[in-house]
Amino acid sequence: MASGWPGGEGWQVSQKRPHPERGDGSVAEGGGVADDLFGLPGDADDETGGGGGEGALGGVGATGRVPTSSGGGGAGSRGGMSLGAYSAGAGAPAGAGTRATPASTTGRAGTVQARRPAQRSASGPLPTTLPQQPQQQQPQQQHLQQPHGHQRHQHQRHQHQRHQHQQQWPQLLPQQLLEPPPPQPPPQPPPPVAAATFHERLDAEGGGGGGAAQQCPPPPAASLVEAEQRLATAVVSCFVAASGALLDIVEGRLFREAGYRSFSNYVRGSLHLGVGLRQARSWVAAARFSRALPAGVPWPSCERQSRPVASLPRGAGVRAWVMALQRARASGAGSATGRLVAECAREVMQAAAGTDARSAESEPEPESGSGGGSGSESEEAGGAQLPLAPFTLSTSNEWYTPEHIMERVRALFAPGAIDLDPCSSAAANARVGALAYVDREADGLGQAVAWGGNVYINPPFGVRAGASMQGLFFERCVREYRAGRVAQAVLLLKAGVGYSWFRDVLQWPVCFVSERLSFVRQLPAAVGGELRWGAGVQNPHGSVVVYMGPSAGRFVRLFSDVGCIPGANAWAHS
DNA sequence: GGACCGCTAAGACGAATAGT
DNA sequence: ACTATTCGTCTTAGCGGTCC
Repeated sequence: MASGWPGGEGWQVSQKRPHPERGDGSVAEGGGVADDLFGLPGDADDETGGGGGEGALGGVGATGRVPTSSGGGGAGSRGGMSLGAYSAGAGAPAGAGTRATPASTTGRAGTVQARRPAQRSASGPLPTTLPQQPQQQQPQQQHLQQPHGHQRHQHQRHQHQRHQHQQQWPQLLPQQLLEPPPPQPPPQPPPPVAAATFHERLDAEGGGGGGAAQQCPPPPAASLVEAEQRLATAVVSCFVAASGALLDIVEGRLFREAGYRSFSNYVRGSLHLGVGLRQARSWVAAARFSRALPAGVPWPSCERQSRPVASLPRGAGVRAWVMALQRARASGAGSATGRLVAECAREVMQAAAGTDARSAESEPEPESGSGGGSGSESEEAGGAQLPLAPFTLSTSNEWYTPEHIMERVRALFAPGAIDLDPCSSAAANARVGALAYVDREADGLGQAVAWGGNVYINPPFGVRAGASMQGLFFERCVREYRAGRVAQAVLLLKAGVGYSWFRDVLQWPVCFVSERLSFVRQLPAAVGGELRWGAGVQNPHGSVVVYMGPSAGRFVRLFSDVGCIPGANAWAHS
């Protein structure tokens, strides 16, 4: 188990605390270690708040999100909130504080949410434990009706784990998060005795009654110390412990103990978990990212924070995360929102691409072929080298433009030629015939790749740093065209109406291709390696041809028989 | 002080594709 | 067939501003 990871500790604690509230939006603050460890691009002149690295990130921002209480009367919470300490429906007084949400609020969630209430009603109160241990995979009733001696044993174990936890996670205490950078030693958490007293009280009051403890809110905190202790435990234990427990299940293949062959089957078949497959995977990815963080770097405290960086190469993800923390602190926003993290991730990856391309220029010759860029995920987290951002999808995601489209592109550029294809390959360029092309390894989005002349782009699908590759290539093309470096450009994009990046596409002359294009891919060498139409793959997307250049009239003439060109041939009067 | 409104962030999900 | 991964969207909740 990775150092610093509380493992199931927080879980064990949380399961005894049917808190309806949780601290959210906070960042587990690791002090300024991260600031010292990482020199972040673009942040050199940042106002580091005079605090150097020791400052708090602006506080917890404890938004205290309240899990949605099921309108059904407190027996269960909705969706994933029933995980662990999220079993709010049981803890919160009915109708108190939480907005009642009809079980059928979201018909869209039908497949999962429609099944959960039935499961709950059939199996009694919602379990508050994640079956992280084999013996805890039993139904909740058995767990709650364990003999008192067993409970005491568990309680002692909890105490021991809490003690370990406080030693491992001193930086996570909200007291430190909330206070400005103190020169004085951080406030010490309340002694374990206080927490033990609280738990003992819980045990005494609800232990013998099965689920009775979950039906009653915890007794009011007798002191600020006790309240802060509860807050500290809740903040740390909720997301961190839950996601970590899921990761334990994945990496330890613990689901096999319950007879499941895969994690997916396990999640789908374990409705008592209260999480869907999508959520479970997100949390696992988040936990994996967190565990890989260097010591001293605060962990994300919610899935949203880790989502943009969880899929990045390790070093880039860490840099983006730390950058987001710094910016959140500098802006006084307090917590690093998911949006901020996503922005930082994009910046880091763009900077990394540029750095990589420049270094490649200065070096004699990178090893050709096997994608040196994308495979460099083993670099150290704090190292200066960042890997070339890999395309998310594999090389098999190379789909080449149908010839009848290419013919029109060449005619549009005539008497010139296609000067550049910034996302191509040798095989693809055999069809495109661009005078210059940039392959995947060289990365056409990199700053070192100069765009110019007549450009044709058929960007790959997939994402980089949370941003659509289609959108990234389109945005780069717009910049290059407006800067005057690109004379003309034709892009063949997915007709992603509704996508955020697609809104800007509609500002240009476009042709919505009437048919679903059968793209061309290269067959494996075993079957000749030739290019064939379609290869039996149905293109599920519509396509749109975008033109940037002075010859919009010629574009209309050439592409009017291919599809609809709004304003030209697509209106009823035309 | 409460009600109302708009904005923002987060949780959760469906749809889709690629890989195994 | 199953798994892994992505995008974008919907819904909910928190928060701050404004008004009465």
